[in-house]
Amino acid sequence: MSDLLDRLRGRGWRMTAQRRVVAEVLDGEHIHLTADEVLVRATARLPEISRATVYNTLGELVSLGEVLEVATDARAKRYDPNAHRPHQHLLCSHCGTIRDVHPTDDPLSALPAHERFGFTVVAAEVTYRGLCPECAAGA
Amino acid sequence: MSDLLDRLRGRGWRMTAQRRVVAEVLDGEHIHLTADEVLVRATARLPEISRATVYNTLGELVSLGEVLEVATDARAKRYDPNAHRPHQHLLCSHCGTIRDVHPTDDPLSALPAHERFGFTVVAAEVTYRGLCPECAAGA
DNA sequence: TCTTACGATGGACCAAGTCCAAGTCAATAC
DNA sequence: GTATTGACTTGGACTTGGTCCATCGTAAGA
Repeated sequence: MSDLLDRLRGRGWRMTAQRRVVAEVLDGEHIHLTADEVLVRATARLPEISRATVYNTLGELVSLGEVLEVATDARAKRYDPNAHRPHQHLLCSHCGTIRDVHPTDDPLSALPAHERFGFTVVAAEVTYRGLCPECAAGA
Repeated sequence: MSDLLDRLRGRGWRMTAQRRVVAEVLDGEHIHLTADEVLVRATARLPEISRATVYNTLGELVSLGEVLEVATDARAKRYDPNAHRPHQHLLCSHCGTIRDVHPTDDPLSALPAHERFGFTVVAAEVTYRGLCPECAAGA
């Protein structure tokens, strides 16, 4: 994740303890935290950090393209640090677990021209829904 | 839409003026209203209808499978009455217009077994994003 | 080390949605 | 047609997720 910190500094981002902690909390694979979860984990490392700062920092990371916003339900947005490899999401409808997945085809190619209504289509987001092994086992 | 009303009555739904109005307001193609928009339109026809009733009725229509919830951004949920024909959504990222579209392939088939992490996958939701003709023209 | 503009803070505020006790009424029974 | 009753509706309080803003603090350049 120091890659990320370096990239941010290179872009003229002013480095503060708060921003570092938020970036660190988001490090990893299959991480999809809500803003509130980020706040809890960040507070564990830096007790004085405020909610507004977490929201500000997440918003900046998103507009810098370093983190993706994921809206799987209409509850809290989730933040996905895996922004540099295109991927989709696989969601357990029972427990809410999210995994990053990589489909074989570009989903864009499945939308024929006559179904595009003249739109300039630039992206396709796919959410696969199902049950994770634990929930399927009736756990 | 009287189809819908008949189906609902057939399922033992108690018919009230409020429920009828909500169902009527949702009638049509490419309809994707928020709960609030439904409330506004329903109020125009039946001024005493309450917000709670609109939410209750929408929730019931969803659990009866007559209406779909669409969460394209993390703002208000939208309600899609076109629940009986499988389809996906095409969204203008500038003005928010939504169209129903019908891709050629089942998006589920693009997810190979080794990317399923043992999940029982039952559905795939696709949101295509782009610019509608009006917004692309710089309007 | 000084300066200063950028960032952090927390508390007020907002929007979407849920909950609940009390009142109302559609549908059935008579 | 009337009575009955349990399902439905109401409005207001409450919750959750998020934004805004005036003020204070501090990273980084001079």
